[in-house]
Amino acid sequence: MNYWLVKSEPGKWSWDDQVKAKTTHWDGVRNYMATINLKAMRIGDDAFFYHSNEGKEIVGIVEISKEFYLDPNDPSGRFGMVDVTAVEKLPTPVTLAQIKADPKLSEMILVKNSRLSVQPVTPAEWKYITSLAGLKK
DNA sequence: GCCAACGTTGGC
DNA sequence: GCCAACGTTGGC
Repeated sequence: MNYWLVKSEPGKWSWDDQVKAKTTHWDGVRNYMATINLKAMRIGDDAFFYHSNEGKEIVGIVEISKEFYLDPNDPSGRFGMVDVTAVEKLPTPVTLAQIKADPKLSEMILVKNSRLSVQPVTPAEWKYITSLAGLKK
């Protein structure tokens, strides 16, 4: 079981959109590092859904419901997508400011490489963030 | 809206 | 294969 964090600009695709659609393709990733992470995802893995630019906070959790497959619209044949399904909304969103201010989360890729759109989260970080968010697990 | 940081492209 | 130029992302 692995944990991840995926980013979306709410103006383009928000958590509410994800909940309405329930399951969607997580496509449009055109970055090598992010693609490596997409390929490492397995069905049943959980991922934080993060709002970039607006909000700048983790708002919900999605589950990987289909593993990596190639994007037929990508002419290079290099990039692809996974399917994700909305699982639950965080009772209290966890903001970027909060994450940056917390020594326990200072090693997160979100802090160190803010531009990577698909990134791994350690089990310790996952557990800690879900507790900050008010989720009991 | 600006701009720093980063990734990618393409010329050599 | 290197690296300068360019484009994009995302925080502020």
